[in-house]
Amino acid sequence: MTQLPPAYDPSAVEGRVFARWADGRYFEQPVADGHPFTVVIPPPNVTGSLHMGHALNNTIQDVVVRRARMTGRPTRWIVGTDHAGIATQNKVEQKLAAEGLSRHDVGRERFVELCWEWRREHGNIIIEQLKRMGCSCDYGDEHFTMDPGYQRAVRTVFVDWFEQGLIYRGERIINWCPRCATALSDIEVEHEELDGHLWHFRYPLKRAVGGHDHVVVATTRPETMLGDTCVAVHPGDERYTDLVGATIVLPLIDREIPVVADEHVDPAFGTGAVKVTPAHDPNDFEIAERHGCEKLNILNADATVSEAGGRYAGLDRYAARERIVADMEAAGLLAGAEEHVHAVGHCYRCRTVVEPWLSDQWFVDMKPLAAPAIEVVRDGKVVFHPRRWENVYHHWMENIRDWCVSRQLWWGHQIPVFYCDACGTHAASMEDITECAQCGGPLRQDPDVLDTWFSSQLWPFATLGWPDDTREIAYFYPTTVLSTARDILFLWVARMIMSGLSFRDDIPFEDVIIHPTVFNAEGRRMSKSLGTGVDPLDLMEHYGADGMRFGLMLQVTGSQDIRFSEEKLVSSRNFANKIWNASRFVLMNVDDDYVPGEPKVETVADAWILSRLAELSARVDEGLEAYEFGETARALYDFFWNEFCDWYIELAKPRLAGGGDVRTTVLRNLTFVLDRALRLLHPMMPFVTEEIWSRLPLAEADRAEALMVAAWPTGLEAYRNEDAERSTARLIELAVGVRAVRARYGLSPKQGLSVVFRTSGDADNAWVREEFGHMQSLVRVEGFTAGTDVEKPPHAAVFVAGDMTVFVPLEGLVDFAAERARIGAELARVTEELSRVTKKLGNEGYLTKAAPDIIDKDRARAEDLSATVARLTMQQGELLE
RNA sequence: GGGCGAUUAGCUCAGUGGGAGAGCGCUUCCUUCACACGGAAGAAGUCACAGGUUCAAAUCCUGUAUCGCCCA
Repeated sequence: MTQLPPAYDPSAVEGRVFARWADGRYFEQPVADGHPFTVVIPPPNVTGSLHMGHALNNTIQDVVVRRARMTGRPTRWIVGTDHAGIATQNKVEQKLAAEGLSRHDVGRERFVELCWEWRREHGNIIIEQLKRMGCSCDYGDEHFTMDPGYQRAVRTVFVDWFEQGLIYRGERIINWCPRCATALSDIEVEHEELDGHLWHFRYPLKRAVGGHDHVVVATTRPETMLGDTCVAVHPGDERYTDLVGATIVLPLIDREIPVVADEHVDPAFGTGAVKVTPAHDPNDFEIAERHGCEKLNILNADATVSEAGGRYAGLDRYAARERIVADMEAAGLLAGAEEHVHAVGHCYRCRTVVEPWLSDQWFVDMKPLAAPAIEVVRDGKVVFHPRRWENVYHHWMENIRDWCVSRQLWWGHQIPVFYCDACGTHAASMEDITECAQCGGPLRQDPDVLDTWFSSQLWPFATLGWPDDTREIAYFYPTTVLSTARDILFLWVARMIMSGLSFRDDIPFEDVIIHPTVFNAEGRRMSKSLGTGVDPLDLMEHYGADGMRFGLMLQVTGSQDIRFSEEKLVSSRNFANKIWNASRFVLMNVDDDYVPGEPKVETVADAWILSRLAELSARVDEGLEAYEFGETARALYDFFWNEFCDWYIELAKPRLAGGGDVRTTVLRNLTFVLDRALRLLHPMMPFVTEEIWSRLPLAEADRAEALMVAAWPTGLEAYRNEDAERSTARLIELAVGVRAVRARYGLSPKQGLSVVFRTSGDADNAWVREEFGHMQSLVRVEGFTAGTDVEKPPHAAVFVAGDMTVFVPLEGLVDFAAERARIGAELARVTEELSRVTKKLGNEGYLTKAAPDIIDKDRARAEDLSATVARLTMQQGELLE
């Protein structure tokens, strides 16, 4: 006899169980034989702590990984963090700011040291939180995108692409975050619709042309006028034909600029004339390139107006905006202002409004890299789940733009390009070099670092030792599954596919799971700064790691977002407790002299539960292979609670009480079903299942060091048994019927009852005799009569179950009027249903075109319904007597 | 402007061609020796709207409305 506490207490179990896994070294997977199953974790930001997105994504990965491990595939889940250039630098700068210092005060070298220090102190938080969740990563093989080996991988990639001409330097409009003081790539900018104004400015012409003495232009960013170097109109726009080639005197700063004709101007927008600010707008930049206009940068790095802005120099961009509007108005040149909603770019790290800014940066030429990456998805070598994300991927890849990879930061992979100021050459190099190969002059390294994503894109192979030709990479690459949130589809997933193909000549992973985004209960994005988030650690505190995991899995459907429901976690915590108590019941019945053994079918209930288990096993396999976590979780829940606990355990109780061989057989069956169910539940609820499983008295063949490394259930298909399923369905129907009678008449569960069955033949009579024992234990009935022509007992409640009528004699207790009314209502319902089916069966189109099995099913249903109608009708009559 | 998703019970959501489901909440009853984080019995829905396809539509198609996300 094993004694378990009467309630599952996760806090008493989780730490101990995790330690047992770690001690057993079950997380580790060296190079082995057989087809490996590899997963790389999307490396969390080293400055981060666990949020709901991580909780969901890592539960998904752990479910997939644990199942793979149990199926016997050599399974490795690679873990680590990325160095998060901007975020880490921000953290360290904040720390310095508290001492009144900037990074420039301490210098680059010291600052990088401080970043490493910061990482040593805080960088491990999220990894520890993954352990708390039970994630079965290989923690002994942790990676960081700034590890020495990883740095070599990044440098190899840069130098290789540089030498292929895929990396180039150029003066372009980039997205500048004035707060982070760095460039951002296009996809690191988040657009948000904001209310603003569209100002109309009157730009005077130097000399009137064709009756015009001015042109009206519209802008949402008035301050950029300081950098205007031309005004463009559409060449076909008849309103302005005369003006092309004319000269405008830019107000406020009196600079003369030309009017040019350019195909890309939309004549329908605004006045059809656009002011062109080449240094502060990507479209304007292109117009200027085409017409050879000057590119005048009028903003400093901190978004104040530069010297080029004349008397506005030094003003913040928004102060300048106000002043310029006021000055234009004062000059009588403000032609109007309208309310205008426009999309404004914000820095994805700090939410500051980014400034399109002309700057010299490093870019990756993406088109050649994208082409093969498009192909592997189109050919189904890489498959997205759900599939619809492939369209999103293709759309982006087919319209891909060059990637700005340089960042004006100090924390990160410094760009390995060395400049010779003496001869004006530059070169990329794997080694740090100090002397120019051309002229022997001194070299200086490019001060910028690479975009963090430039290093993250190498994760699936750099974590396996690349660029060295390791056994690990030969064995574990390509990885099997990547699970991630949709917002890094472009930032990360697409780039991993491109770099994997470029350097390994192979896809980085076969399946990509794009999981739903977790929103809060109000449907708002969870955000720490807005206080709309939920902390997974708090959730685990309240519901246990298993409760949180299972609750999340229940919510994962094909939908693109989840409105987070804490109620699901409540049910899941309760479910963990249910599993605990069902197991507790089984274990407390195991006697000291119990001998484990194979399951054996002795009763219909035995055959039934094994058949249902076979069904569950198939559904879990199908569900997890298709990455359908919600449906799988529901199947597990329903089986365990509604079939195993509600019916099989209840049916087993009297047999256990009997003792002897019967007791042993029942215990073996209970243990067998529990064992297989725990195995199937383990990937989603690893802690409670592991804890219980270690106590199960199993036959030798079923034992293992731990559930985590025990065999995944197979071969249950042989237990399928349709007869047992039908028979048990009928038993359940009868039990529910009798219980309903009890509830209807307010009878105490203790009150003894007898039951009279009016059956339709000998087979049913025999069935009733056979199954009456089961009935007794389920609904506490004492005796029964069964026959085809039994009389309705006086004062009896009655219900109909298919072709059987059941009377429950209730001496003096029955309210006949109520009983008649109830039967009348049921009769109406059944009659209506019957007439629907009958009508359908009379439809010739249906009979000729519907699938035969559907028709058979409907015929059987019609028969069943008409038997029920007949019996209910007879009952109504009998109740009048 | 283009694309994607959602709209089913009071709430959160499953169900993707053939008898409308779950969890929570609600009503009534039960502390019976696994579990009150429990058990039993109930009530509760024009499956957003309008057309269409089909023998048959919550499910497929078209359109509309509302909400959300992404891209430009």
